[in-house]
Amino acid sequence: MMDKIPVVAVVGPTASGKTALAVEIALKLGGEVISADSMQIYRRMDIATAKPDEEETKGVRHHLIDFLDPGESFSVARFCELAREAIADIRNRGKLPVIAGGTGLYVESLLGNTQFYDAEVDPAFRAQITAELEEKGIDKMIDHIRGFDPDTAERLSIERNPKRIIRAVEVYRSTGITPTEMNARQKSDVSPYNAVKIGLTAADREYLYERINRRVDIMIEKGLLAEAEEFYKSKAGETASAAIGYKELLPYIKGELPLEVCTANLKRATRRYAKRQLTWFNRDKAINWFNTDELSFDEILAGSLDIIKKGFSNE
RNA sequence: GCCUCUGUAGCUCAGUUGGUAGAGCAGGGGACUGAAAAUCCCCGUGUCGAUGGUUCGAUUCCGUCCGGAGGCA
Repeated sequence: MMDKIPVVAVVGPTASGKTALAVEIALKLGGEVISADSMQIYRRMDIATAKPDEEETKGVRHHLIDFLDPGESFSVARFCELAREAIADIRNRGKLPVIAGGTGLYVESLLGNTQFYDAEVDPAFRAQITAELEEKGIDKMIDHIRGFDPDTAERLSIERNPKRIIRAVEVYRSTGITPTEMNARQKSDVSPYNAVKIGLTAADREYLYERINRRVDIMIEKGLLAEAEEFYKSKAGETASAAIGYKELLPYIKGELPLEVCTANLKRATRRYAKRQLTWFNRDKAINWFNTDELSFDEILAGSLDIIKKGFSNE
């Protein structure tokens, strides 16, 4: 068996305490944190994305945070490229990479070693297909896909998910290969990493939701509104525009809805997001879960270190 | 004290000319390969306030009681 790079991954829904645990693990084991978060990559969006500050990072170096302008779009493929470089870099300095992330797709693609096809996404081309979808309708587009990839068409006819329909057409037209074919080629059954996964959740969903509600209130106190107004002053790209936190407050900023209604919507959007994250991570049977409402932080840390030790010992 | 209205899903409320009920929101489950904090799919049994009565049968009609809102004294 060839040598694999040991990495730790701390995953879980928003507000579950991933950052604090990842930092402590890094401190104990001499590591550096790599954020796997599709929004913390952006500069300035500090409050909305709950970006860790100096106090929280405790001097532990963080990678892939705060380096991109909100006007720029991002993608899983780019994330993996950058994260692989960061892991190699950390490894070269004799340190342990600790991935902390709530973006399931990013974590899975990185650790699963997805081999992304070398094809950039052209925003103009995508916009063109989007317009085509609007004009022709979902059914016609699915018929079109059936012409070159019946399996994908079958799946999409149940889902009727516009974004995936657009992507399927985009893949075929820009590369000449079908989505089914591309996915097969990108799949990898060997990973260069030996990953130990720690998951944070709560036995009682209510506990998590209350933490989320409280965190939103704190964000408002910290000045989320001002940050949102700033955000809308400059042009944001499609990735950054999807962030939870600004779009929910927009009706208040425009004077269309009272603040309480907007913050209630923001809390709900965050709760639903947390649930989607749990659905994503629950599928991964390799994750070692800890309930934050039943165990103290120290117990979780000790348990994590134990699992990490075991995970790396028989290498 | 009297009168009126009201009590149905976690919340707001429909509804049943008597055959045990359904929407919205909240919530739950799931999917996920280049936008993923995105996008999409599926899910509604609840002592119809309590208790007596009429009835083959009551959440529905009648009585009483309890809770809530309003009005008159």
